[in-house]
Amino acid sequence: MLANNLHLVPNIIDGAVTASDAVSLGIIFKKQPLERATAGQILFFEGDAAKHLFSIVEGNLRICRLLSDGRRVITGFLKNGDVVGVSFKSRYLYSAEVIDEVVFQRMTKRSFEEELTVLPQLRSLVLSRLRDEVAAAQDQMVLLSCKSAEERLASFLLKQLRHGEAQGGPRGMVSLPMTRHDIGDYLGLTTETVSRTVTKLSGRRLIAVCGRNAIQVLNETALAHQAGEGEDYDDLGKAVGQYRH
Amino acid sequence: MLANNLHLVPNIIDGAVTASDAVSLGIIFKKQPLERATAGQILFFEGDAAKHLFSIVEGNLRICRLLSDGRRVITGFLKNGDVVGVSFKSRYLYSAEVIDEVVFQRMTKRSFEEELTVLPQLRSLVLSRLRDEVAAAQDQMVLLSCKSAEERLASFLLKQLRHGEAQGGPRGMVSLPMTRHDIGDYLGLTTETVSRTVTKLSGRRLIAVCGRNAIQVLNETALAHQAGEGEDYDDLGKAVGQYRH
DNA sequence: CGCAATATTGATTTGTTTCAAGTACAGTGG
DNA sequence: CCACTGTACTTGAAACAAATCAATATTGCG
Repeated sequence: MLANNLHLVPNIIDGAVTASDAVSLGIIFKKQPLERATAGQILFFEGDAAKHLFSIVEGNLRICRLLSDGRRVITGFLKNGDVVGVSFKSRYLYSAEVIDEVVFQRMTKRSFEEELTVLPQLRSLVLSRLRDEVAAAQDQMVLLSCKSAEERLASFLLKQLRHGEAQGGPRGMVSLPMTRHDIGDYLGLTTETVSRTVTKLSGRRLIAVCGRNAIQVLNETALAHQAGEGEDYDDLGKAVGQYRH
Repeated sequence: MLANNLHLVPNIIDGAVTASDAVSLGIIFKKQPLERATAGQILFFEGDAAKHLFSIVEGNLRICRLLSDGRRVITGFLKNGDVVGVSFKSRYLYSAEVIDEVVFQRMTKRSFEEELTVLPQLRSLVLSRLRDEVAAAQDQMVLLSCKSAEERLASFLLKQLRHGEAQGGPRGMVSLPMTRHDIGDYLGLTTETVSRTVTKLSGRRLIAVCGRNAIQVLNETALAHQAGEGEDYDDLGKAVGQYRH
């Protein structure tokens, strides 16, 4: 079965462990049957009672939140190896919509919680996973809060690139199964601005467009610079934390 | 994927428990001595090794992330009852700066982790706490991604109002220990825009300014409407999740 | 009181959105 | 195989919200 290519989005922030964490998280689904869903289907709706956790075996989903007037925010994308549901309390925080063709497994929250009481190793995996989610969300808040369109797109492409390469994808190629509109809703931009920004970066030879669903990164260093990846600031003072008496 | 309001703003999403969670979490600090810090001091720096967790007993802090070019994002505010550090892996994700005068307690991550292995109830508190952080971060992403200045400020004031009232503060009054600049960095706006927006809401009699550090909410319903608080969307279809064969 | 920090208000600029065409492309059926 | 159709994407021009630049007002404080 496919369980062996399960692994989680490698999260750079903490060095270490994340990728292997995910393998482990996916593993608790191993007895579950594979299910399928096609483009446009919705695994679960924001606000519904959160009965299940899902493990994505293949394909891509978008994670959406809607405002009452129809505005949509995409708070993330899911792909093979990702597990979704660990962060839900009694209700789903967002909807999960299928982008292409998805193969997935599910398990009830109930049995997940049983596993959790039984397996101590699973507990630390879950903690680690939740901490990664918090960290990733922080990054996204920084992006949405103060980055320009070019910085946002550059950040996004780099993240996708690194994820893809970590998965063993071809070097320098970013796969983009989602539409420009999806990317816009993820980056807090309109479709038009995403399109124009792609054109700009392309004009500066940082990237090259390869059809609708792929972009080649020509100059990763320059792209990283464009993304505003902090060299770093030097700590000019010590934290109160260090002055312990 | 999410980030945080580290403070545990009571999060409405899941009904229940958040405020009391925080109280409970604070309890594990009970043996720790009280420490003090004054305006401008920094409890810990983003990027430093995360050695401690902190429990805020009194006063206010801002939680900041900096970009290399000096742009600042405030991802949350901390106040009495809040515990910060549960979401850190090996490094602090952000800096914590004192706004006014703060009384706090600390405990090493190490001993926190020991407590965690010993106390099963603590484990579910921590999980719950992390899930609230994820939820709060999601909300902030929605705000930053697609709300106008007026909606952002209205959302912020409402959140502060509800938190304050839940803490037993005076009805209708929002306390704002932070500067307009802080509010701007939290909402992804400039100082000037925050100021102008306050003036606008004030002109429409939704709020009344009471000195620098307080605002009275005159019409909570209208303010909630201005905040874009979703009436609700009706689920027009069932999730794939429901169609299980 | 008088200074420095914070906040407000005004005028102008700018990046992004909005509105409006127009183009490329995948899928369908003839 | 190709024309037809609908969707996604790109590009341009105009409108707009918020940022920026600049000045003034208010507040807290030594």
